[in-house]
Order: sequence, then C-alpha cells, then structure tokens
Amino acid sequence: MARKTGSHSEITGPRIRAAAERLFARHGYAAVSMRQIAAEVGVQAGALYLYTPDKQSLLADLMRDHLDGLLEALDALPAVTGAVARLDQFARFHIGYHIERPDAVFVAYMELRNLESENFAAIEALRRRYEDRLEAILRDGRAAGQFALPDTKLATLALIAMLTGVTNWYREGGRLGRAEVEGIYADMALKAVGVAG
Amino acid sequence: MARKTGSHSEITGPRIRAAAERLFARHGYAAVSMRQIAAEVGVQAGALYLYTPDKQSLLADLMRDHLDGLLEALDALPAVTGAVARLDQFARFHIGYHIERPDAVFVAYMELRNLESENFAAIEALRRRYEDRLEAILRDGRAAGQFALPDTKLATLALIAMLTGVTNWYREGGRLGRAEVEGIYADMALKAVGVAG
DNA sequence: GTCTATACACAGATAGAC
DNA sequence: GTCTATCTGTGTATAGAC
Repeated sequence: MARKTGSHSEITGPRIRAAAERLFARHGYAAVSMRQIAAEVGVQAGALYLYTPDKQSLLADLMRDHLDGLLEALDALPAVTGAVARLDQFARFHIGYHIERPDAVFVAYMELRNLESENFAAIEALRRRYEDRLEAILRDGRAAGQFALPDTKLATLALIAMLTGVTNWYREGGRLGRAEVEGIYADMALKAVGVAG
Repeated sequence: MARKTGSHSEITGPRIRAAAERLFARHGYAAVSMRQIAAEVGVQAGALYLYTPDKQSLLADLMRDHLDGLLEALDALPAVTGAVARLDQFARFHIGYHIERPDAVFVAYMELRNLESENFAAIEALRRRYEDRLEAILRDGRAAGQFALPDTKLATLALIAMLTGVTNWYREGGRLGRAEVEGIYADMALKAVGVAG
C-alpha cells in the first residue's frame, strides 16, 4: 500500500502500453513520437525508457500480447463437434474478439512492415498458428464432404480477410448490434464454403 | 527531340511517383523520407519540389490516381445482364485489378490515416463511389430474389474486404495463376450471397 | 532542371540531479 | 521513478549557384 512519492511503476507500464496502442492505431507507428506517448501518459519522454528498451520493443510487445491473447481465447472456447459448428463458432469468435479490440487489431495488422526482422518472424509465426486453426476446420469439413472448397489455404485467407474487415466499419452503438453482426458474418462464412444457408 | 542538358521533366515526374508508391507501400508513408525517394530516382531531395508542392500532396495524388483508375476501369467493363453475372464480373474485375497493382492498392488502403482532412474527404468519396457500385448489384440481386442477404451494406463491405485480401498473399508466379484465383474468389463471393455454387 | 548548402524543427535515446 | 538537459541524427523544405 504505502509507496514512495512519485512511484507508480505498477500502473505506469500498462498506461504506456495503452497510450502507445491508441496512438499507433490512430496515426501509425512511424508517425508517433516517444514524446507524444509520454505526453498522453503524463510523464517525460525519458521516463518511458524505464519500461521499454526502445520504441521497436514497445510495438513488438503490443503485437505479441494481442496475438497471444487471441490464440489463448480461441483455445478457451468450449469444444463443439462437426466442421459446420466449429466454423460457425470460429467466425463468431473472430468477429467478437476483433470488435472489442479495434486498436490492438489495427496495430497488429497494419504495422507488420515496421517490425525488425526477428520480431517480424515471431509475430508472423503467431499469426500463422491462428490461421492454421481455421484451415484445420476447413480441411476437416472438406474431408467430411460438408464444405465445397477448391483450395483450403486460399479459403482460409479469404475468410480471415472478410471477417477481419469488420473492424473497418463497426462502431459501438451503431445500426447493428454485436450479436447481429456476428450472426451475419458467420452466415456468410458458412455459405462461402458451400454450406447452405 | 533536342532538349537542354539535364532536362528530364517529362520522365522525372512519373519516376518520382513510381518510387514514392513503391517506398510508401513497402515502409509506410511516415517512415519514408523525401531523401529516400530522391535517392531512388537519382536526384537530390530539393529537386522533388519541382514536381510536388510537398510530401502530403505526393501521397494524396497517388491515392486519387489509383481510385480514379479503378472507377474508370470498372465503368469500361462490357455490360452484362443479371445480378449474378454482374457480381461475378465485379469480383473477377476487382481481383484482377488489385493483383496487378499491389503497391498502389496497399498505399490506398493503408495510408488513409496519414491524409490531411481535405484530402481524406476526397479520397473517401471516391472509395465510397466504388463501394456503391457493388452495393447496387447486391440490392438488385436481392430485389430479384437471387441473393439472400440480411444487409446489403454489410455484405458490400464484407465482400470488398474478402476480395481485397488477395493482395496480402498473391504473388506473381505462385502456386495459383491469376485466372484461377479470380475464379475461386468469384465463386466464394457468389456463394456468400446465397447463389448456389 | 538539378545541384549544393543550409535553415529549422524534431526524432530517439542517454546522463545525472532530485 | 521521474525530470531536466542534452547529444546526435535526420526530417521537410527552401535559397541560390550553375
């Protein structure tokens, strides 16, 4: 409880990451300065370096945390049986998870080109793991004769692009509610792979 | 034919735009310096300002030119009858046009947030016009009972996201040829709106 | 039309006082 | 743990020679 005056390490770190995420999403990593991030948090630029070795690590950590959380949440879903039910579940999950974290999603998808090569490789591996979960569903459904797909890899990428696109327009309190949007997207995803609506 | 020594205005302008497009696509607008662009072209940084008033205009012009060309090419397609044929044509066109201009597409989709407000409004209006062409097809198809769609606006955005996603992975000379990819995407687009494959 | 030189602002990052 | 001050590099953009 009792701490020295001016000592806030437990909350300043998360606040720095939150501010960086918001600013990176809004203006882009390269366009945001460490001074801007510090100003958002209410500290001086030099203080940031107590929490991150450099700007690049700040970006890479945000992206890794996002993708780690995404995979963890996917794995925590209740088990369902059958490729159709699994794809429906995946689509709804993807929409819901992305709708709730527009900034994190935006950064993770837009700032790949600003990662240095080791960070890029690590982040790409995580993304690939996530895509592989969807592709496994599509492969199983095709093997079971439930999906009509010329190419599972292409379908995987097409579906992910379609679903992730929700972040381009969805706004809290808009014309369509979250559950409604999840349902419509899941329906389109199922139809796209040949499941009759 | 005969020109003064060192005078290259007719080709330097396009070369500057081409270099800027390539660099912006690769590294992002904010991460690319005027000096880098000049170096690509083989001139000094100061010389760029004979062709563009500033860096922002260079970006806005690239994006406007891309979207103008996209709309013009769409309008130049041969007329086809029926919503199914029109959607098939639109999907193939979108894939083909985007596959051929990965850099221009990337810049037009990723650098919106780096546009100043007047430029942003102009570019957004062009993008909206393009989306409206697709939405008109979906509305007509739904009215004719050919498409099953809960919401044409949402479906428009979902389809465009799916189709545009091709630029994230398609590479010339890869496993799948261009016509093949166009066909698979068009098929998924039609199925997604409820047309039986 | 292009170059060299430069003005001026701001970037990322570090040192040392408190 | 944070601040002030500062180092060093680089950014956009312009002026003036050729």
